[in-house]
Amino acid sequence: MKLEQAIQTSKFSSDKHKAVLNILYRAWMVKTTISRELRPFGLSHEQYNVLRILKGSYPQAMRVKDIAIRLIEKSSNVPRIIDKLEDKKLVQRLVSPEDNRETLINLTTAGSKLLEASTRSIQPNTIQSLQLTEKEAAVLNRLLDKIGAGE
Amino acid sequence: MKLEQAIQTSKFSSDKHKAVLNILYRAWMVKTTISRELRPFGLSHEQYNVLRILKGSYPQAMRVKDIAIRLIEKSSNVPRIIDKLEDKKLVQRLVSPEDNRETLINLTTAGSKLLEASTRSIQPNTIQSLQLTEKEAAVLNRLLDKIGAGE
DNA sequence: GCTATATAGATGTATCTACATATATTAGAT
DNA sequence: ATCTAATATATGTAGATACATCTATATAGC
Repeated sequence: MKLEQAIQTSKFSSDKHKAVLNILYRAWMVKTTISRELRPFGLSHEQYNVLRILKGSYPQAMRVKDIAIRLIEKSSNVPRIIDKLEDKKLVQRLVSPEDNRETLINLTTAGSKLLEASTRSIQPNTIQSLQLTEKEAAVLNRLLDKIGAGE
Repeated sequence: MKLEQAIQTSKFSSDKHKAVLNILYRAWMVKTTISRELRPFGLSHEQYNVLRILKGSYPQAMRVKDIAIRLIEKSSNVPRIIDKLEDKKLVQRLVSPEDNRETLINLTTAGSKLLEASTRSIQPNTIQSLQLTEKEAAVLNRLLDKIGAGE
């Protein structure tokens, strides 16, 4: 669906202005799609992302702060996400032997399995539903990477 | 900043996969930038969007449902956003004379002024900071519009 | 060794989001 | 005219977000 239909507007002051709204809209679409897919698994979007990040270093544990910098939404409250995952026995906490301030987090077997199952369910509905060729996706990435060059 | 730096990762299964994360990241950036700019005005991102939508038909009032379809994030709770704006005397509610179920919303003079002031503050930090030419923005919009063709 | 500063993580809180449900009003069917 | 279904908005609630503050531990300077 084109942005114009989605938000019932055709007045944009410029293509740059439209691009800002378009990015916000597509992100919202992707996020809600993923969240709905995750619902049956009892996982929120951010809980799922943390599991994925942990999988990246599995079976090695990760520090909370290293999880935080890998998250897309930097204002996420990682300790609280971990709380939820720990309640569900999907991750384990342990104090770092090197630095007692640090907490190390590791996937449990259950966490690893749930991640796999939920990923299988999400994949077709997000990545693959993008009506783009790999070439187009590459162009899109190049343009998106340019956007924030200022900060 | 490139996505790779932002989330300290370089492993993407494909450009399409990277594109999904990239969109989520850019949207988060834009949203937090705008939210911070709006803070001094006491407006949330969504309150600001509603004011903008109302401005579009000003001085004509709008129905709640017509505001809702113009919002980017469709799960926004419009009546509650209106509550906040009404508390601050930025909008007025009145029952529609044609259909008593409908509520008509209109900007007050204060609302109109605050919108103008806040827009002046936001504009340079969002739209103009996009490091894209209009041509590139047009390409970006074309690709983004293609994405959701499935739904 | 002792105090000041910095860092890691946890916790507190107001607001927002997503979604379910409730209430009021209108339109439609008989 | 009356009952049923649909529509428009409001309200209730669990959980998430953004951000401030607190606690524990570590580092650095003296």
